[in-house]
Amino acid sequence: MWKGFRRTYAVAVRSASTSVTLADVARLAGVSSATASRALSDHPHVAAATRARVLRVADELAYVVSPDASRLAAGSTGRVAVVVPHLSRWFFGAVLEGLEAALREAGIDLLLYRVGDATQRRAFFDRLPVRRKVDAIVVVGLAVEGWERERLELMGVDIVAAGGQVAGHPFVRIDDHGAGRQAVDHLIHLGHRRIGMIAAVDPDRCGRGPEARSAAYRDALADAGVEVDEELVAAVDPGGAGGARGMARLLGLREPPTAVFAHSDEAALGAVRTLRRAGLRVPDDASVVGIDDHPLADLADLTTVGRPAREQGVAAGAMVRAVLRGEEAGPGITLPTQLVLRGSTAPPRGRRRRPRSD
Amino acid sequence: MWKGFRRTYAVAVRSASTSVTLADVARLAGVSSATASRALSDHPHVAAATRARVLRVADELAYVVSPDASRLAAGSTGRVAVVVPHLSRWFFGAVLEGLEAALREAGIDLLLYRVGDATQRRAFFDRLPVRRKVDAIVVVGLAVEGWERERLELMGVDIVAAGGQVAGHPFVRIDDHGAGRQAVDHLIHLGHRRIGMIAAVDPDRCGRGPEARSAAYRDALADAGVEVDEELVAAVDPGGAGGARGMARLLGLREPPTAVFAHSDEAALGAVRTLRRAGLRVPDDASVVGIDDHPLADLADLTTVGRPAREQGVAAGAMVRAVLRGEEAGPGITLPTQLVLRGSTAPPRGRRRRPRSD
DNA sequence: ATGAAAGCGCTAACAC
DNA sequence: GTGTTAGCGCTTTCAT
Repeated sequence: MWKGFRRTYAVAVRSASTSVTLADVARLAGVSSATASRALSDHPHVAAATRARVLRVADELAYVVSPDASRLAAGSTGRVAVVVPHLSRWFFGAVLEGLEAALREAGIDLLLYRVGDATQRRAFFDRLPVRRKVDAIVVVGLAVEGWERERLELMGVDIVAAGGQVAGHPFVRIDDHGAGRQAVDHLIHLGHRRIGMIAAVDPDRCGRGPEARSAAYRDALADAGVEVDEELVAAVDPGGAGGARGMARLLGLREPPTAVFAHSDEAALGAVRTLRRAGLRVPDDASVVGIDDHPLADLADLTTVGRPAREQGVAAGAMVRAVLRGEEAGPGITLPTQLVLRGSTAPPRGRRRRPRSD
Repeated sequence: MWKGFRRTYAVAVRSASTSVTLADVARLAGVSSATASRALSDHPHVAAATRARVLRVADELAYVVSPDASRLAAGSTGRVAVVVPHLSRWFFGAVLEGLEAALREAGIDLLLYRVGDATQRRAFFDRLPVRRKVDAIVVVGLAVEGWERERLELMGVDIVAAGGQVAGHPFVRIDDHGAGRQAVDHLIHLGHRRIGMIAAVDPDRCGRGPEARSAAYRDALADAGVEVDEELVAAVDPGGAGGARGMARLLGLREPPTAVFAHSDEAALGAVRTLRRAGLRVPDDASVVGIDDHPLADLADLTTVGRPAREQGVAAGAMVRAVLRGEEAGPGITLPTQLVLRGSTAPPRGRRRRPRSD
């Protein structure tokens, strides 16, 4: 019972066996493995009949190429690495979801790397565990500069940034400044003048995002002729707890704000909790607006500026496919954000047309 | 300029180059590639001095093995596939985070596969895109049975289930029945008798979870001598919107419940929103308890039953490492859940000691 | 303890 | 069009 036979036999028994090789397919189709390879990978110069036969045999045997062997011989891996700071936060999960969908469609596999804290981050760029494993790297929600960027580029593969930036590489992002303006302008239009900001401060993380949002806050106020009172800016950790603490600080002011712009929905939700606990009502006593349009923002009736998450992932996936095809992906694209009006914002007390009945 | 030299030269230039091969290391260390291989993979029968030398050279050249070539020659991939239904929901993200951490520590890479809807799910089990790519598969939050299970097993690799089940394979889970009891018993202890349930119905998804929680509801009521009123059970889509709708249905009853047990925090939050919109106060007019201990549950002051998420991922990761080492992982482990008391539950109106001041 | 050599499964020149 | 032949970079007997 020679080897080939044993294999074929085994195949017949457990039909989707993992160990069918190209050679098996070739032999049963009566062609050389080279031809089989060509037929399977849609090469030109294969007779239609031959191709059909090979395909049929391959199908019967439930043959799948060994990506490893293929890689070894051909060079490309069919894999892309995704580097994310978080997995349990909605935004990153949603980006990942879009990215996965876009890459899956192209038959590309996703290798996941999380770089949560500074230690992991350092370890990642130091050891570069993705070396020799992927065709491209997608960096999500991370600003990569200097040494880190050099290390990344050392791997010699394509790089795409989603919701962050890596100088010199194609990116997908939102206009953080614009998003901030949409939020603050909304409060201003409602008549608010004493507007606080709960700013996320996450060192070495999302890079330009928070800064742009903060700048937007100042610009919006300036355009409205309102002088910025630095007391009204609370810099806190991102996340709900930070938002709650930031709001507490603002409430401690001699003259608290009548409205608050939070850098994220989570922070905004934290702010709302603090307000409630202080016996204040939203939006009657204070308005709150966030950024993200987190799914739970809807449940919390939070006014916010929606930023596309899944879409950023999909766009990044498309970009990856483009660069892998050897196309230039251009500098990058910026996706639009949109104000989502809900029940957490209203005109300030004095300027309200009529008391809310709720 | 022979090939080897060119390579070595290139290496010297860009020191972490991706194209240093074992042969390069071997040559510079003055040994055969066989010995270099042994030294690098900690084999016995290598002289200490030789090993040290090889390691030093490898380090200088920033050599990393080619996982593909290694796989081809040795058989194992150093990769594990993770199959999840969602990425943007907190629970799944958290499990993934734990899993990633546990596997990363062991130098194992994560290949991500999302099977969101029935179509994707069907496609996944039909095409088995992970074939020949991984050493093991971790199925998260999915009940895999019958045909799907057969397909999965066809791949001939280890299988581990986290927050779901695949008959005959090691699992990590929580006691859903117990969690449900903790939630409902809490309401009963507070004095509630007319208790509603907002049950998640997600066909072909998490399998036994919802059923177990529903059973716990009935058992808890039975033990308390309360007859179950089927009107009080609202079966809805999982998620906040479903919860909101479920609560609306319960409020339409002639005699609405004084407390509600929701299968998830998201559904519970939806229920809270409906109550608020109806002008009812939580917990004054109605108590609400969920399951999960979602990060935002804290911000919403929601009483809930915490179920470990990250921990399930870590445990599943440990299990994978064990089975890959060839150890028996046992039938599986069940992680404890815990009641987290917050402000969304209180005794029913009539039985309250004193009116709440808030 | 180390080296030589035979593949692992596939692709890509290069012949025919 | 199709077959032949080299490898891709590594691990692993089998010698020594």
